[in-house]
Amino acid sequence: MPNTDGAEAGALGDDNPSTRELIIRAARGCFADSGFEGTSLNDIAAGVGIRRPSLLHHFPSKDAIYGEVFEVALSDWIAQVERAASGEIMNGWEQVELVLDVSFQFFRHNSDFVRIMRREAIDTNSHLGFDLGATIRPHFERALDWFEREMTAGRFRRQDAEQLMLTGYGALLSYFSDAAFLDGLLDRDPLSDDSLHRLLEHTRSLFAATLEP
Amino acid sequence: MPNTDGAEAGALGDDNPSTRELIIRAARGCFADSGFEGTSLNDIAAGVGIRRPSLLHHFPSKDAIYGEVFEVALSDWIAQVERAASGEIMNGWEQVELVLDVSFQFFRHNSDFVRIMRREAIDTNSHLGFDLGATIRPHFERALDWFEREMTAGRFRRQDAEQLMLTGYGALLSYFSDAAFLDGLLDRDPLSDDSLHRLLEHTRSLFAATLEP
DNA sequence: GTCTATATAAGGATAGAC
DNA sequence: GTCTATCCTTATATAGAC
Repeated sequence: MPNTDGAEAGALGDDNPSTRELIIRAARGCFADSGFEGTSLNDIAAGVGIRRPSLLHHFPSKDAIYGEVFEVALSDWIAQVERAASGEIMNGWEQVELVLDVSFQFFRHNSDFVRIMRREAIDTNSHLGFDLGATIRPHFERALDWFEREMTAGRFRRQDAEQLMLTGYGALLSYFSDAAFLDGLLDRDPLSDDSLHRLLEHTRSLFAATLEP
Repeated sequence: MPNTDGAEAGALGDDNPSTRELIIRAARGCFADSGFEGTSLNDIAAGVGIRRPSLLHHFPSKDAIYGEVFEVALSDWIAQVERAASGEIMNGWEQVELVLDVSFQFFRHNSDFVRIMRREAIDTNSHLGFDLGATIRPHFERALDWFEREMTAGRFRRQDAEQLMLTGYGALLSYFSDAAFLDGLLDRDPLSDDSLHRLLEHTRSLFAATLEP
């Protein structure tokens, strides 16, 4: 007996998205643009093309929609970075470049998530049921241990790797989360191919200058 | 005829603050913690110790309170940085260190403003009547011109100064705006004296390594 | 699964007493 | 200058028809 939905229906990037998936997509844009309190169920419903009460047929509450939006994007991000970081066949610098590239591309193509994550990082009272920093912490510490081993092995110059990671991610996340601000600050489109290439090259050379022995 | 209020009454840091000033202080904390939409007039009024309608005797609307909170802090920041940047008696590197120190200390002691500014930078629809990026732009370009002159004079290595400033400020602003997130991520208090010293030293050495000829 | 209608609460702002 | 009482709007969520 054929299942018209299919087991994978609703996944991100689906070409024949379920209503549930359409809600997630519309909600992601709204939450990124206006934050949790600044987004009403009417806004999301309008983005989907249905009425407000219909949303709550698919999700029990606004919080539930928000939670799903966040968790889907967060697990996507973690999965991609972990995947890039686990192919430890390469030498130290190639590994750094790969993770940097993967993170960069993810942020570029998921800038809505970047802005939502930023809002969560700023808020004192998170709308999620968990501590974002504590969730990322094991991955962060694993990366830290890896840097420590590379430095001990002499493949990297000894550095404050923790601060370097905070600086690198802070700079990248800021660029994408604050793109609207940069659009007013700079005399160029911050999201043009040229600008993004320039950002990636600068970040790469920053890591290189800091780490090369 | 003595004036019990004094011409300067209500200025930030006042020891005998007016109600208007108390409102600004309470509002600044609320807007930083919860954002514009996440803050109700009840929240602010509770912080002052008065009732909601009493707020609107001092300010015409919630937007007016928000605008005043933001403009006071923004002009404070610009004034301090411009003051540090205009004493051009020093050589290039001392100038960079001074502006970096002044910015760092300002962010440290005005982390509420940093979080509000970040929220404004993220939001597509600002609650202010002006473009934050465009407002800062002349100061940003002045700094850029200065870097250009220093590099041309050979006192700095030739660099992508624009990206360097974006990275530096992005990293600093992120650290302070996301302190709550860092508290969960790191195995230490991100706002302890030690942590802040470590951050400043790292940022300083990052600029030094990038700029020294 | 989507709709209209409705319950209920909260928010911003105003009127007017003190 | 602060208060209570009130108006109006918007928001989340539910009930029940189709």
